[in-house]
Amino acid sequence: MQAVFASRARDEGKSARTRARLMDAAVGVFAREGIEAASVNEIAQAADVANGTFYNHFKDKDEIVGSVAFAMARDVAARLDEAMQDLEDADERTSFATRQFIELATSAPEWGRALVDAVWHLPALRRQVSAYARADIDRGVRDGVFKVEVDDLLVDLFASMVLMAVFLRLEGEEGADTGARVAEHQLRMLGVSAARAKRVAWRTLTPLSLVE
Amino acid sequence: MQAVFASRARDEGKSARTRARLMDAAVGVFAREGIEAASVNEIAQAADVANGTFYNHFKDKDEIVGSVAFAMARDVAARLDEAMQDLEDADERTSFATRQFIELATSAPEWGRALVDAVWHLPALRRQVSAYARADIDRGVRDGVFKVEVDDLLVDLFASMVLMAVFLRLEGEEGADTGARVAEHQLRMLGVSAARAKRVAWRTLTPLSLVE
DNA sequence: CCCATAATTGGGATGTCTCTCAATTTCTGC
DNA sequence: GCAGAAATTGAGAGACATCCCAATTATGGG
Repeated sequence: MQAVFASRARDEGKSARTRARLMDAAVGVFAREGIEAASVNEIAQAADVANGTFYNHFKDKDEIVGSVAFAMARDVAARLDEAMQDLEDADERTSFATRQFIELATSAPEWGRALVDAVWHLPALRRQVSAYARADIDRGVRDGVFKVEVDDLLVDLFASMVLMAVFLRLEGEEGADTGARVAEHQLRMLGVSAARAKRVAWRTLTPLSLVE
Repeated sequence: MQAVFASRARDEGKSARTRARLMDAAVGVFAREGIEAASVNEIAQAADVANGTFYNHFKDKDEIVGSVAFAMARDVAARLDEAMQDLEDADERTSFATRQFIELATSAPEWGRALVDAVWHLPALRRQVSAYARADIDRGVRDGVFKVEVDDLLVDLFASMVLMAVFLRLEGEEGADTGARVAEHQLRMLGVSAARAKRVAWRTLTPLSLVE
């Protein structure tokens, strides 16, 4: 288990540290039990904290679900943005984001499971993810790299493909090349030529990590 | 609410009829509350039956979930097979199945919601759905209609696209042409030419229904 | 080092859920 | 239309969840 929130809150006040512990614990419980089946008691216990302490920090389970999910999404987006600074071409960016997201979720399975689960529970999160993905896709259309009409449906289909890919990797049903294969499909769907899609989607990838 | 199971069990013994009533009720509750949040009490109440009666017919909630989900899948498959009898070309069949499934789930929203939810809860169901979809896809490869290598990942990606499409239609975020658009994407992913994919995926469609 | 404030604790009131079972009602074959 | 079998009923035991709150413990500025 990676205590991502706690390690980042190490230098903050006690309240913030406890809150972070609860959020890390929640990620683990959500991954193990699923968000719906998770109970406040379980989260508190996993965080080594009394039941009542939970309610000093969160109104109820929904609130911690939201906090955890949006924080995870923000972190992943920040990591991707940072790593993509130097990438100019929209097809490179789209492929990179797809592949790194899948690998990130796979390499931190608790985060992966919790995040995938959360996307289905929180419509607002799904919309945010779609909007994020869409930025680079629109960029590609503007630059003439993608030669198709892009609409919400296409972006949501991409999202569903990525979620399925993460799910399959977490279940052990697919292997390390899954990200590249999904990215290649996506580039083809965006009108990129077969040759270029293959070249871009299969570039060597340096793994990212969520903690520095 | 369509009492699909009950209407089919009309001429059977009392036990079978009560069982069918419970299954219809379960579909409604699963759709409204989600499978996980649904309680046995709620299902019994919706079926107009005492709590204890439930346990004469099902060991617990998991058992009715399985029964309902697999029965729904079997019904949909039977309906599709029946309607596709005359379709020979694999691209026509694939497109037809995708579109009809999406429309079927949309026109019977309770079934649609319950089924989509169930696919994520029951790995065995997802595998069964994938296997079903794969039959026509493999047929297309054999016949030379689809000019790509087909593997499990591609089939699962198709499944995820269809599930997302159903979800978006049920949420009212996409309209009646969703099925055709998804089918067109799928045919393109299978190597069908743009012109033919457009022609096949946008044929006029006669709506199917789950009850005769 | 002290004390006001903040944070934590854990027990308990209240509610819901699952599953059982003895009593009762409904079926069905003769 | 009756007797035995089958199905149904609903109250309740037991497990567990949420959320509150009075008592206790920790924190950190002066």
